[in-house]
Amino acid sequence: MITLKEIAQICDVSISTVSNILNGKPNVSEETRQRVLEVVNQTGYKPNYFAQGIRKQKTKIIGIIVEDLNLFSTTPIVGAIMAYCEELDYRTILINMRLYDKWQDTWYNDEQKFNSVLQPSIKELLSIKVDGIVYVAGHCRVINCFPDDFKIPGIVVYGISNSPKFTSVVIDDKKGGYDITKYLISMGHRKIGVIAGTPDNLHTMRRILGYQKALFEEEILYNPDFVRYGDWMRPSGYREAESLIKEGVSAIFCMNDLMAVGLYDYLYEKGIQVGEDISVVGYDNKEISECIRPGLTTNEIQLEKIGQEAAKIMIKMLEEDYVASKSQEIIKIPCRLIIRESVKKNQ
Amino acid sequence: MITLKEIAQICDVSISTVSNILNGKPNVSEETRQRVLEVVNQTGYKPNYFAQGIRKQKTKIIGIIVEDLNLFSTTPIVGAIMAYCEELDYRTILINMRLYDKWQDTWYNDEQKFNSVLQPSIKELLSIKVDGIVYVAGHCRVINCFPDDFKIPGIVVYGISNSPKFTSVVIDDKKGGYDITKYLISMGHRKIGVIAGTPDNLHTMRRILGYQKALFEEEILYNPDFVRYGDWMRPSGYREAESLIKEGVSAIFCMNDLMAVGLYDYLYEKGIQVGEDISVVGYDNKEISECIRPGLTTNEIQLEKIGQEAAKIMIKMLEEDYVASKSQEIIKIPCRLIIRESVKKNQ
DNA sequence: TTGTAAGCGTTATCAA
DNA sequence: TTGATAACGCTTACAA
Repeated sequence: MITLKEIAQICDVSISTVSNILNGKPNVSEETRQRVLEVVNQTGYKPNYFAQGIRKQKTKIIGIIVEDLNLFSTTPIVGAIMAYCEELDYRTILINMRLYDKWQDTWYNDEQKFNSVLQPSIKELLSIKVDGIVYVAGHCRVINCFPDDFKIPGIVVYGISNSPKFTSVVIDDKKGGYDITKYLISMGHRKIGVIAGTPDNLHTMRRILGYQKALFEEEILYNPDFVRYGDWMRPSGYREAESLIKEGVSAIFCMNDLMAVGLYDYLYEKGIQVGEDISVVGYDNKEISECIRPGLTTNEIQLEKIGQEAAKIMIKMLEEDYVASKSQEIIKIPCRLIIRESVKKNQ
Repeated sequence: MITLKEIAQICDVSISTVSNILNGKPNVSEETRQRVLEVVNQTGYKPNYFAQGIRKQKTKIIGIIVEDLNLFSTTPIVGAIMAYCEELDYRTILINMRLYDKWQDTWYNDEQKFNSVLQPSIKELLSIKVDGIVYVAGHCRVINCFPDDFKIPGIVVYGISNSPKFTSVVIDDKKGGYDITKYLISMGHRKIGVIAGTPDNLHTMRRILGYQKALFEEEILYNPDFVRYGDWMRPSGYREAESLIKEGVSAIFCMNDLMAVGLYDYLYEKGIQVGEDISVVGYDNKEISECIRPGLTTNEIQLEKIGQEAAKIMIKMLEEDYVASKSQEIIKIPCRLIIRESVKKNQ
């Protein structure tokens, strides 16, 4: 790989002159500028960004730490962050902690395990002098990512920073639960069952809150028997189906598409027609939701928007001298209702 | 971020002594070693890998260039590469070219567009002195990635290097087409239709080759009317269904799960029962294949295996002094037949 | 056993 | 308008 030094030799000027030209300094004669730039283009010279980083304080590199790249929610977020950064001429560097890959579900209540991977990752990014760090969680939790005296801008995506010093960008689960329940009510349903996610989960809790709010607005009494807890997996949708249906609900709100598929399984087995005899909605808008029959009405999580918003905020912090102490907001990105054929108008 | 210099100051030794200790050099007294290591641990010192790279020739960093991170095939491959590298104490750096995101399908026959992103990406990785580059394609093509006189090890994954100087790791499409056709034949099918991918595509061509080979072995005449071309998308599965069924086939091999879903759509509409009146197989083993009804028999692409194999070969090249000129192989990773309920025994 | 000094690719300061 | 020189964080001969 060609270096500044070699270019300087070829052009018979000093290294600093080449450096000045490349950095757009004004004090260079037009003639040498042309000569140097030509060689730069011919040789396809690329600066070593990390060598620049050693010298300058700003690197224009943003570190992205993801809990696990192999989650359906992570890649679109990361892709959007990268797209936005590219547009504004920032580079990114990705650290994939692979937490689920390493420990399945056993790490996020285990600060020890968690920090044994997170801390070195942060240190690594700091040591290579990234300008800021975006932390991308795998699911919504309150997360202790960055210390309060963190020197560079940090932001938490798809999770909530336990410290108010850092911005968080999350989906608006409460509104999501509210919207989808309102929709069911608008379709004439008043006995609406829920197959929720795991009980202690933030997504679960907030969506239930939204569900309750919608019921309340319509003066429908909240019946806790209508709410069952699954574990986000398909079998749990199947498992909760029977007893929930016995309650006489006319519609069921599954908190993800996968559990809705499990519910479909049960209903198919019993010959109960989705979208006819009973209505079902999901959450996530995964590919499966439009492939199962009937197409599943669901709430799309706008992952690209989340990522873009995070990148936008990060770069804004970077460009407008960042004040570490300021208290930051929680940005909520709304979900988008995708209407398919799984809900029937109830008379 | 703490540096070698600061550690040296704290311990009141020279920078080189600290460096020697961290690099396991033998010529240090046990006493100072202890003293320094303690400070290193306390401060959580992390070396700047890129500063190391500037100085040393080997960085233990592997560059990964992906055509687009937002493809279902890319993330598992990348995850597996990262996992393997982590195990052997290599770091990775990811460049996401986002080619589909930028240009949809219009880039891969346009060398101009393609190189306008690829070349800078390679240059960037070279400038930061990665030890080797893994190129991860979005679909199987012959790709001109690296120049023949490339100085560091390169490897092409999920695509085939046009130069024999670079190893390629791909799925065994021919065997995949063969295996799944053999399976259908073993289930008593002799008139087997195909909804293929796009005609010029390598996956398509090789799977058809495997299909033909299987037919040939069983002395079944190859009938070109049984082979229809789709575009990998769901509607094309639907579109090709009618005329193909008119040919009187008893089973249909769709070259991906998504087109199989399109075929399911058609069959459902016509009241033809999959797994009863007709048999269907797919390819990819995406999540949808086990969510649609009946569960789709399909060929799993072992993406993690592909990634792991690629990483293994890359690191092997790195550790056993790489000889650039040697001609390299094409490694083929078999697919895995996943049997569900979409194929019926034909009497 | 330890430290000095040079060098990796780059930028910044300052003198010529 | 240009170029020495020092510095960034690190490794490595080589000298002490």
